[in-house]
Amino acid sequence: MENYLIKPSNEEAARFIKARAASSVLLIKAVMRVDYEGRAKAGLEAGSYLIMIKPDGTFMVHGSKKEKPLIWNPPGSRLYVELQDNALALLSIRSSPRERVIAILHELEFIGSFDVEHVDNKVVGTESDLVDWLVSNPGFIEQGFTVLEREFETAVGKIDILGRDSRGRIVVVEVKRSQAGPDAVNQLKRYVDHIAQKRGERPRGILVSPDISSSAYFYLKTNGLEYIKVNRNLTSLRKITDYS
Amino acid sequence: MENYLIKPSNEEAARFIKARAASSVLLIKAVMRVDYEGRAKAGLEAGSYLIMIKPDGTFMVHGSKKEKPLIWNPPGSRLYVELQDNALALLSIRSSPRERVIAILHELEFIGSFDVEHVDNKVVGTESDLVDWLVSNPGFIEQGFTVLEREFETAVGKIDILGRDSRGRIVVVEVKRSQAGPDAVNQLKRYVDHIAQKRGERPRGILVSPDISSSAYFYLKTNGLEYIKVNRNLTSLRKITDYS
DNA sequence: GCCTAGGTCCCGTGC
DNA sequence: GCACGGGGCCTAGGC
Repeated sequence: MENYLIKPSNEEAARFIKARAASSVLLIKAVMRVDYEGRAKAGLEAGSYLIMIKPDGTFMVHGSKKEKPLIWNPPGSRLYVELQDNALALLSIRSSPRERVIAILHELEFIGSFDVEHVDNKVVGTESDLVDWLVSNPGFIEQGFTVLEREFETAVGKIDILGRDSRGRIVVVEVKRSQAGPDAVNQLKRYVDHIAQKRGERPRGILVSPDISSSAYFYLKTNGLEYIKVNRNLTSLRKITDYS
Repeated sequence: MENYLIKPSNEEAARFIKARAASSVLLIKAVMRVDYEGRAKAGLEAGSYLIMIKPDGTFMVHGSKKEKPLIWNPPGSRLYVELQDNALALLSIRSSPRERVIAILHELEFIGSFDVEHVDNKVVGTESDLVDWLVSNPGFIEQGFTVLEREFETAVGKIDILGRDSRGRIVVVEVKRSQAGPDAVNQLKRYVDHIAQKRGERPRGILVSPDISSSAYFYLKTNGLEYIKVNRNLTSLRKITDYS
């Protein structure tokens, strides 16, 4: 059930929030001071902000800019509502790590409770989609390439694709869905070094991505690693095929 | 000026949104379908969601769970409002990279426009704060340690602190504000290898953080790198000093 | 604009 | 619960 309070008293507001926080998304516009303390520390000067509280415990304080909240607590946090002398205090507590957001609301302008869907979103075109496609089309990597393992676990992390080339040499493949930077090359190098040390023979290392920064490419080349550019449209081409 | 529309007609809603999107944060609750296409692709089944649109172009569609919007466009996106036969279409366009979010609103429950602060938040306790502190207290790293450069730029990335130990040996210091994982060790190793190759002499490499995962520690040790644990409260201790 | 790296990252997955 | 790595990452800072 939708419901709205315009310029409610603190008492009304407290009742409303307590009654609805467990089931609805709450939106609160008020003049407030907000403080956060936990892994870091932050605070907002007194002013008008918008609070969004979700039934899963998510607590967010939004300003007029940016996608990220100015201050927040993630899902799983617990909400406490407390009437103070001249204000309404909202306390959000996260237990691990211990973090606390306190909003002291002074002039309540608006509170709304909204019932929205509990969906989990599904995104297409992720790295995992690209790895799927490469596993199904190993010839794309090169003629005669065969997949040995996907998400191969090592002591230094998971290798996207471990395979073998037509000459029988082990190949480590690292996949990125967007432009690869130095970190991606580093990751590949780490896996290659690890396998080399483990097997006593150096495997080939191939980075697959739609693009690579020039310094990352240089770093890759100076380490004897290889690069394969994948069409930026590959995933969407595949998607179209899937939906046909 | 605050303003709210409850169950408005599409025409009313379109006027309201056009008039206020440039200056206020808009909140829209409606039954809608939403589609995203750009770097990836996603869509929401018809249902009730909450849209937040900020004056800077941020466009977010929220469900009842999680901190992140189900679908969004970041700041800088442009908003188009279009009346359709039986619906109100909101189109958010980001130019680079080209991305598009389309929300087709069917049953408008609520629209509110809210004037909130334009603040940029200030957080204390970041990695940069920790680096600051170490630069001011080089003895913490070790007796006789001196700082040569901060944010020292190399071909393979920026070194947090480049210094020299009491025996005159070059030291690469990588700092993490929270638990360090394999990636942090990798980063340090990359810088150390680079300096080694550049100078013909291997520098020491020290990772400074409040904690390190056991596999990362193993990886660090097997590469001849060093670890210094920093008190998790160090930053807040420093902060207290600052505010005294 | 590109590139680099941090983030109170969040988030899912696997142990 | 911890740990690891992806993300439509977002965001800030340099060049």
